[in-house]
Amino acid sequence: MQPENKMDILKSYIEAKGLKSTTQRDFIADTFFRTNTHISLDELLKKVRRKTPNIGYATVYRTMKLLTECGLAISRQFGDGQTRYENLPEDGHHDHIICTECGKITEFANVEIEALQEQVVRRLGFHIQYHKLELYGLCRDCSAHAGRAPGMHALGGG
Amino acid sequence: MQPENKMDILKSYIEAKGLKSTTQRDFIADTFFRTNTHISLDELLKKVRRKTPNIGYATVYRTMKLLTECGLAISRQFGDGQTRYENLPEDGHHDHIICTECGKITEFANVEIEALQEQVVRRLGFHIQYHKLELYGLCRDCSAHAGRAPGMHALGGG
DNA sequence: GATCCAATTGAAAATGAATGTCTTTGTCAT
DNA sequence: ATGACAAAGACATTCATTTTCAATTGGATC
Repeated sequence: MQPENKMDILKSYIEAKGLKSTTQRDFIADTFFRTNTHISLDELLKKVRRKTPNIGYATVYRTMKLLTECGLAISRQFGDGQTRYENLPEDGHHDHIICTECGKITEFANVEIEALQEQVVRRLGFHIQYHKLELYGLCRDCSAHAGRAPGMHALGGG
Repeated sequence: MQPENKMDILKSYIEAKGLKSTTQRDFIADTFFRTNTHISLDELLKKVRRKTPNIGYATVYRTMKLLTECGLAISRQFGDGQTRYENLPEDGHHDHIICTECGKITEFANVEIEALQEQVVRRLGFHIQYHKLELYGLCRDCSAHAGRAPGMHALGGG
């Protein structure tokens, strides 16, 4: 989906909720729509301030909250203590592999896994809304020169 | 695994690292080993203080950090802003289904899903260490009387 | 274009969980 | 018993996030 379309969705949502459109919010949203990484608030703020230096943290925060509400952004916690935002995926759902050494985040999709999940959930009487699958490990590069003290960019067990 | 065995593992770990065993730590660990929920620090502290009122937050925090280090506890974030601790599973790895309405956490295990994950990871050149799979949705009870404004006990998309 | 009202902004303060500091206390080997 | 050193407990600090509030702005209406 192109940024323009997302912008339209946002406008509709704003109108429907009786909110007002503002220069700051539009610019923050547009900036976010043009990223394709899992961006944190700090990173997004930095990006936004390159063109509009006086925008406040709270405004970015509130904008991302709004985008998350209307489904245009997805908020994720990968365990490093920072919430990251991801653009509405173009090609459907995907999951993540996070390198525990360098922190690199790779996306992947697998239909069979999704199908199995559906089965499991139905069997337990649940009505699924969404899911998170995160694999943690060493990426190819970090596997190569492994053997040192690990840095652990992300915590949590499983 | 029984609490006694876990206690032994802890003692070994403490000894191996040249640490000292203390009444407080033992009691906190024992209390934790006897829970079978995904308990937060606050909840555990409350539980501990029922018998030992003067134990501090920091001590519980440090004990859980220690237990996590030696693999006897697993720390998890389900998106409600609090870290929860889970006992070392008796029957191997499992994943979670979280009800977005009432917050209930249900465990499940599925070997096929695990196998598929392995495949995906290998294909991408990653060396897996651990993973998290969390399904979010409505449990049987909450599905039954659905239709009201949802409470959303956990955030995040997918 | 002027006016009014509600939403928005930005700075600062508040919150809340996690972690660090520091003094006192407890453990354990000698 | 005692001395060295880890741990406890109280408190302070950090850090991300969220709220507060006065000033500003958007946009509907006159």
